[in-house]
Amino acid sequence: MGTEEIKLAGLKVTLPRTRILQILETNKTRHMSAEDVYRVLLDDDASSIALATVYRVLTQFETAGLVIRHNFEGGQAVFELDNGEHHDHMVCLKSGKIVEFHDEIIEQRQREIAKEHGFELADHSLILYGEFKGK
Amino acid sequence: MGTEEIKLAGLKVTLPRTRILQILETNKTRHMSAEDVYRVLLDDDASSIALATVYRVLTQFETAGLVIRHNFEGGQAVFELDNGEHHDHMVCLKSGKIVEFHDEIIEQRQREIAKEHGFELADHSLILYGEFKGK
DNA sequence: ATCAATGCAAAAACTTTGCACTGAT
DNA sequence: ATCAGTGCAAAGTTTTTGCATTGAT
Repeated sequence: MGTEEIKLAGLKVTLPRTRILQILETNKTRHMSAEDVYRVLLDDDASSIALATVYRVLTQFETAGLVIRHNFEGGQAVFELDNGEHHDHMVCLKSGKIVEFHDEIIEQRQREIAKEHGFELADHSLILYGEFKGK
Repeated sequence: MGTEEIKLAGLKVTLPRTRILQILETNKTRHMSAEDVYRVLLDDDASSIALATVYRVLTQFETAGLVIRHNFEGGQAVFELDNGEHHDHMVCLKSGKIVEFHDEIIEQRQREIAKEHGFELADHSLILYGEFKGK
């Protein structure tokens, strides 16, 4: 389970970290804001973990490469577990539903474009905004 | 000049709006945060236009389709004039330099992917982060 | 004259930080 | 015992809003 990952990240294995990682692993929606995580903590636990701690832990997890932070529209950053498989996102402007996708053609073109501009690509963010229409 | 566009947007032609549009049109860097615009106003003008007004006007311009708001990394939103030609961005993490690009292959793939998911595409955001290397 | 637009200050929303206490090793 | 981790409250940042005044038509 997650305890290992925390240790490998050079962080002490504490209750807040274990719980937050657990929540990220088990929550039905993969993408959660700090507030989302905090709310689950409030509901599930009798324990009291501060919102500030949630932010701190998520930031540490991000630094450690355990989670990825996204800045979608709407102020709040959202976090998701980094499963190692890069992907982009489709965000429904109506429901907030998020679907992940990966397209090698797009990835390839990005690398080419960067190269053409003498740009050393470190990362990228591709988000499609729109609306899921019932099939 | 810009006066027409403001009128067409259904907004009264006022000094703050004229000046802000003018700044967006003439500033050497196309992408400016509200603070950037505000700073130019402070320097150039004896007039005093409030930061709140800059935010209000930029938001109105966005609604009117005159400018586009981007949420790049780093907290502050940046605005650019909408010249009608859609493009994406390369952002240098070192210098902050921004280069625009457009790639029809990527655009096309996005449309296809959206279609495959029953997703009605309204908009998208593609940002490449990295570093420009001397040629 | 009318009603939108603005300045100012206050508030809101999100996130970070200082500090004294707690807890993992 | 030590030093990282945490809770709490306070502060920081960016953006928005309420309200009285100003200004465009």
